[in-house]
Amino acid sequence: MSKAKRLIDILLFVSAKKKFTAQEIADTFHISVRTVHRYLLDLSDMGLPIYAEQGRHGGYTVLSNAILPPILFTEEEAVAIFFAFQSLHYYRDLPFNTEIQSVSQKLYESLQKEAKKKVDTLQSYIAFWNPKRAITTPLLTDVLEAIINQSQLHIHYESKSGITSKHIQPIGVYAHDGLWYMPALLLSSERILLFRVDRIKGIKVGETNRKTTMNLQQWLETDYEPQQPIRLYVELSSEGVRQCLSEPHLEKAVVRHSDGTGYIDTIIDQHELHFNSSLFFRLGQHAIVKEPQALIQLLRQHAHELLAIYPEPKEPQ
Amino acid sequence: MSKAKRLIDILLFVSAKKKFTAQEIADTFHISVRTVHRYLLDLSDMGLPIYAEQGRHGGYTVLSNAILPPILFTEEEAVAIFFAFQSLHYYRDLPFNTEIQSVSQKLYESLQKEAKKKVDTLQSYIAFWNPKRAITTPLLTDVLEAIINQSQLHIHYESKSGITSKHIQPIGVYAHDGLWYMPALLLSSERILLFRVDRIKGIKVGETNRKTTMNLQQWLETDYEPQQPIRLYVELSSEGVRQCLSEPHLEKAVVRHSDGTGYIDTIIDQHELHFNSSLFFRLGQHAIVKEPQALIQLLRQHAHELLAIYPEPKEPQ
DNA sequence: TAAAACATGACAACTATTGGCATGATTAAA
DNA sequence: TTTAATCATGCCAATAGTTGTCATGTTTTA
Repeated sequence: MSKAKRLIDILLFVSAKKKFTAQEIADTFHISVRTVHRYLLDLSDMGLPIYAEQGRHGGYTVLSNAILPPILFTEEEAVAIFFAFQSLHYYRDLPFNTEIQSVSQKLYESLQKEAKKKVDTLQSYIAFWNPKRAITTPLLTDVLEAIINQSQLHIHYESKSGITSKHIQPIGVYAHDGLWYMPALLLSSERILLFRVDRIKGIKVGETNRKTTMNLQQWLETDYEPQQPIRLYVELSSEGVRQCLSEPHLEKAVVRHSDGTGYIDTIIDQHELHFNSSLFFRLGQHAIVKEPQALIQLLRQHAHELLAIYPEPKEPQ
Repeated sequence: MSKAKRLIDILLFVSAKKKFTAQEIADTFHISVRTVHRYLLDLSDMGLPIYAEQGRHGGYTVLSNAILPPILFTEEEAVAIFFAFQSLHYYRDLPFNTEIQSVSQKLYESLQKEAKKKVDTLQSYIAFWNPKRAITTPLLTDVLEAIINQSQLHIHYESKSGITSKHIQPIGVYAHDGLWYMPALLLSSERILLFRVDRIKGIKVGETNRKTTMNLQQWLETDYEPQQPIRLYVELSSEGVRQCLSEPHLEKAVVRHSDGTGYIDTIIDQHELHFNSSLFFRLGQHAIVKEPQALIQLLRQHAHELLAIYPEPKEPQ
């Protein structure tokens, strides 16, 4: 076997083992101890952070984490990695920050001048924006770790009714619009609730109970069966069509006439009425709600409420 | 110099040069032609996609793109790359798809069993969700490319008033909430407009005119000077505080009293009034607008409009 | 003090690499 | 058709690099 191959084998072996003596390596690879010393010197020269302790019970220790065998990337692949990193830019409190730094550095250094420029351009002209809120999520890393380990959690959670304690089994965690959400099984009641990770004020890791509920993908893709289904029928002007197509929860239900106008005809849950009323208030005459009556009444009621809050000025302007 | 180092040097040289003869390499690296043949055989064995054309004017050709020198990653760094890739999952029409595939494969294969499991878990339990709209952005890759090359563009753009042609200098492109936006300098009027990339129906690349306007970061970070500034003053219940803190454009202006209630006191642009009215409609009595009168009037007017659209039923229910 | 480890040097035996030369095959231009 | 330029491969001697053994240190701990 060539020296290079054997060096890599030893590199992988020692980086996995972290602590070892020269004799062990010699036995494992059937080479002499003298050669092991020479090899370790080579690896050290190649940048492996390794140090030796002298004396009885001494030995070598590798400082870095497990190392992968050398990988050849094309320039385009490197650029793709930078592109992906760019998408994390507008998040706060993410894990892997140091790793992303070190990967970026390693890649950038080995790029040629032209490709470096390409990466620079990409970073200046492409962004994955999300609201860079003042809100921090200091416990995000802990939550992620717990989820990867499938641990149960005891959390202190801030909700409308103040801070409460909950014992949960997280289903996963996802980012949306700059905030992190965690659907989790409430162990006291076997119901699934959605938590905002930034509102978790304290966390205690419990046992790793591989209670298989659903996974995150399933949860996200669930089309919730409306528990109190109700028909939503709305006539839209062409502007109404345009706007409703930009509403994720409605876009699938929009039907377009050839003249640009259209309508919505779908089944929603009673609970969503309130949320929708806000949209149709904004759209005004661009969206005429025909059904359900409850929604119409909600709009009307809201309108009355507003008029009560903001009464007509006594003297006309 | 060791053989390994020289092989890497040659690897980089030939992958950059793409087409070359053995003699060239021999001259460049001061080695014999015979050795060059042997080296190229080695590289070919190592997976470099290289082929030779026989005969006069023959030579070697490297098929792949430029290749980076072998890089050593730690396991954690590999996981970080997967984490970053995960963030692209809920986008459509992204560039670099093939590269992301190939990088993932290379990395995954070289991971050890335990780390593979970690990556699997990460992919099942962590998501960067955004509305996976039915909307496609087929021209995204072209737009990105044009932007990286700093090209001017002629586009066909679909707006409220139908499809129009525009000659623009893009400033950059960013994703927000699952859609891609492109601020660009309108060359006919020197104004900056914001385009939605999915509404671009056609594209023609113009000259590469490095007309330095602002870059994307600057554009995104610009706090627009309100052109028609107007004071916004709103009293909030504690629920109102909670909700307004989740509104990116207002959160910075929310002031909280010790009892949980609070208020907003800031300067906004006249143009944002309409947008805000939707929010304050929704909040109802949780947010009492005190200023400006224009907003109050807008809310009232909207309320009247709604009542006109949805008249009281003749017979009380 | 002895044992267990790393560190380093010298040297001979061994192995791999290299360059030179020869031979062949393929291709395109003269 | 011939010739020149190119890749492909084999052989071999010269050179360079690697390895194992032995020797000699040093450091640390039981």
